[in-house]
Amino acid sequence: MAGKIPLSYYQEEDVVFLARDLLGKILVTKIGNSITGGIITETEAYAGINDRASHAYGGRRTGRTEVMYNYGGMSYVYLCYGVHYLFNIVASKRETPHAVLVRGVYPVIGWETILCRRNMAIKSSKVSNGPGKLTKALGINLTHNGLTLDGDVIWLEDRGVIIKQGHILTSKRIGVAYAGDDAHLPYRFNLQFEKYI
DNA sequence: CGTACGATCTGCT
DNA sequence: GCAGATCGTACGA
Repeated sequence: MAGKIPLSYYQEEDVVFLARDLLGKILVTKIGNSITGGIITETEAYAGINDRASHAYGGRRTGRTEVMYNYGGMSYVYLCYGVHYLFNIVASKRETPHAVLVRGVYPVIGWETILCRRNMAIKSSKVSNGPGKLTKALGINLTHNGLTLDGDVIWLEDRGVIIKQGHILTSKRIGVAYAGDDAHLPYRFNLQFEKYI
């Protein structure tokens, strides 16, 4: 597959830079015979043991968070609110538990399959514009935790989409009010994408 | 072992 | 705009 992004890309130590750089990349899944993918439109950075919003804050290391301590370029999928799977990309080096939460994509591959998974009839920018929605749209679940993102199940492609800085909206992260001062960090990045379709 | 709660979405009002 | 769904994880006893 042309343009598949190598693992070295994710081993960037500046997870905030990586979160912003991931905008415009294509997230692709192959589940069975179904290939689906979307352009990444929204991300959040989680900066390891010093970030109170991170699952790895304070060096917390459990069965769930263990994969965050692995090398950059692995998937970290977990269940949120008992209902939704959330997809993260592990960043940086081994033992540095940085991660980027992918919060939204816009479908570019496999619209039919995506709409079917989402139980929707017509194309809409809302089909995968949320962290729980995109995992359902792309067929991602807990069995996809701990995969390397240069494999044949989940990978990212760089199709050379150019992102103008003026099209990126930076803001506070969502749903992390418990994180004290860290809740205000400008670690969320939105591609103002729907405006330009 | 028990319990509180969460990096959310949907449907109903 | 808001409440309910729904269950694994984390942590304290």
